[in-house]
Amino acid sequence: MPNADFRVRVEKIISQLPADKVTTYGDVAALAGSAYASRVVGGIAHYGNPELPWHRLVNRRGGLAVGFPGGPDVQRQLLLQDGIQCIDNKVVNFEDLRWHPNFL
DNA sequence: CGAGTGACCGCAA
DNA sequence: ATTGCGGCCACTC
Repeated sequence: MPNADFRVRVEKIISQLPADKVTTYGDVAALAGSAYASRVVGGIAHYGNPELPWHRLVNRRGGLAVGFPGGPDVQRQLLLQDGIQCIDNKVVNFEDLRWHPNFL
């Protein structure tokens, strides 16, 4: 029953995400099993465990999530607390800060 | 239980 | 460069 597994995988990946790195919905979705299920990742973020650091998830361009609770400003503040700078709703040095999965 | 929703991604006009 | 559309799949109503 791989239906609920997807959410578990995604949450595990997020929980193992280093504090000083960011990742994309697409990457998480791909690691969880479906490369194009990035929407599901967003959905899980919306309805899933709020304790996980969802603010480290950005879109493919490194931009902040639009539908984030409170708007991109909140996410920018959370990222700043993790030492990640954002300009114009985009992560600075995004390609450099982008998390590289190790457990392939 | 069925249909709709969505914090996205990639490609076609 | 922008706009539009399909697809992915768990979750809510």
